[in-house]
Order: sequence, then structure tokens, then C-alpha cells
Amino acid sequence: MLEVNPHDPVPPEGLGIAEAARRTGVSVHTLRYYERAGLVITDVDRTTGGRRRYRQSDLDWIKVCTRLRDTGMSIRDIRRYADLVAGGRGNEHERLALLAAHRTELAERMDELARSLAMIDRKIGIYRERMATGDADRLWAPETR
Amino acid sequence: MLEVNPHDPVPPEGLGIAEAARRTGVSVHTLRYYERAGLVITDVDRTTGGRRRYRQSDLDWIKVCTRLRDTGMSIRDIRRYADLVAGGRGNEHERLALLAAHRTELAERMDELARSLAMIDRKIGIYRERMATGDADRLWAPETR
DNA sequence: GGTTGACTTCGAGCACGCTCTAAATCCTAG
DNA sequence: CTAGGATTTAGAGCGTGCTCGAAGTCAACC
Repeated sequence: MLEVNPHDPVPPEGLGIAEAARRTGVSVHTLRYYERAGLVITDVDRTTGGRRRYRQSDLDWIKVCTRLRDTGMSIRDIRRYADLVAGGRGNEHERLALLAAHRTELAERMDELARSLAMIDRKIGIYRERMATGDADRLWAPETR
Repeated sequence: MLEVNPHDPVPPEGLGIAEAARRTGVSVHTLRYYERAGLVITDVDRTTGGRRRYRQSDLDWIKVCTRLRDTGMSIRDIRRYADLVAGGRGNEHERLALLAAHRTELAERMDELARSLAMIDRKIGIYRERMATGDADRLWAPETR
């Protein structure tokens, strides 16, 4: 068997999907799913028998995708971005717009999360207070349930 | 027809599901779904004909649920919480533990979001720089795509 | 009594992002 | 050459949280 350690450079003949999965941090299923979904614009090579052979450049691009995914970007939007990148030079403004829109969304989510956190903290505070003062079974206002 | 304005107090005979939906901010579908899911522990009254009649106390509890939902708590966890509340006095520690666990999750999500935001900002920064310096089609390192 | 519109239940459908299965094929070690 | 593990495909399945549809019932007004 072709021995390839996780940190060895990718051999000239490329990597099998299992090793590619290991190196990108997703499952082989997900790797194939991303390809079907049109995210993998690097056109992964195949052996004559049809097996995928991943090159470093493939892994690099897939990592871009997984990083975007990690930021909560939807598959659909990553797809859009990928299409732009595949479209080549000249659409940087569009790509930037897409990223900026995503950034805005993240910032909004952040605000909302902060509000949620405050709300939960308030609720927790009420509970703590209640329990400390032994009011646990006297206060039944909905606010505090 | 029974005229009931959105801010009128709930009449003694209760509200129909449509008005309850309006007042709780969810759809009638969602209202029934929450009930099926076991979130609505206030046991909404029914007319002899089987129609739901919402009292203020029902609305108050449902609003607790929607607020928890707004904080991103899962239906399953709201269910657990509801069961505890329905269980009555004496399990305040458990409720608090549940809320605290959720709070921890929110805080983690917050951190992750902050990291995502930073990552996206870095990427956006790279794009801005590239485009400003006219490097748009020279830099193709995967980091910057 | 009749028309209308609100409401009922149950179950299906949907969007998302995987995750898994089955049956076939490939490829490498021995 | 063969055994057996890795990989292939298309498509099904899953968990979440709704959302909708169908077919039937109820109730308010005329």
C-alpha cells in the first residue's frame, strides 16, 4: 500500500480520497458531496480506472471552501463564490461583494447572539436570585419561568 | 365576528389561534407544531367544538418559548425546559443547569463567530489590497482566492 | 337554514447539509 | 493470479424546524 503520512507533501501521482479527506478535515462523503455541489472547481484528476487523485492545489481550494463553510457560509454561496473564482480574473468586485455581504450577515448574527446572551443571562440571574432568597416557589411570573 | 384588537386584553373566552399567532409572533402552523412538540405545557383550552382558545397565560408561556427559540435553543431543549417547568417547584437547579448549558453554548458560538468574522475580514482585506494595487490577476495563492 | 371563513388533524413536503447504502469496480499486496 | 480493501455511482435517509395541503368540522352572520 502507498504509505503517505499526513504531513508528507502530496506525491506526484496525487492522493486517494481517504487521505484527501483526512487532510481537509471532512469525510469522504462530504468531499464527494462538495464536488457534486459544484464547489470543487479545480477539476480533480482521475486515474484511468476513475478514482480521484487529489493534488495539493485541489486540497488548497477545498480548504478555502471548508474555511468559508466554517464561517457559516451556505453551500449555495460558496458555490457562487467558486463560480466566480472559476470565471477567472475580472470579477473581483463581485467576489468582494459576496464576501462583504457574508460579513454583514455574520455581524448581524453576532449582534443577535449578543442579545440572546444578554437575555439568557437575565433569565439565569432571575433564577439565581430566586433560589438564593428561597423564593423559588413563590415567583411565577411568566418572565421568570 | 369577534373583533379583537392586537393590544386589547385577552377576553374571558380566550382568543382564536389566528390572533394568538399574531400576538406571539409565530404562524398558526408553528403554534400547532409547538403544541405537538410538547412545548405548550399550559394545556390550551378548547371549545366544545374542539377549537383552541388561548388565554393570556398561554400566550405568556408561548412567548417564553419563542424567546428561548430566538436565542437559538433547540426545540428539544425547550421541550426539556418545559417539562421541568411543568414538573413544578423543586427542580430549579435542573432548569438553571439547562439554561447555563445553553449560555455556555451561546458563548462558544459567539467566539466562533468572532473568529469567522476575523477570517472573513482578513480575506476581504486581501481582496481590497489586491484590487487597490492592481494585483488582481497576479496573486493566485490559494490563501487569497 | 345556508354561506363563508376560521379552524381541526394527520401526514406529506421542503431546505439544508450532510451521511449512508448497495452493488459494482479498481488496484495493490502477497 | 487472487483476495480483500479502497473507491465509484446514484440515490435514499436523516435531523431540524418549520410549512403546507387535503378533507372535514365548526361557528358567526345573514
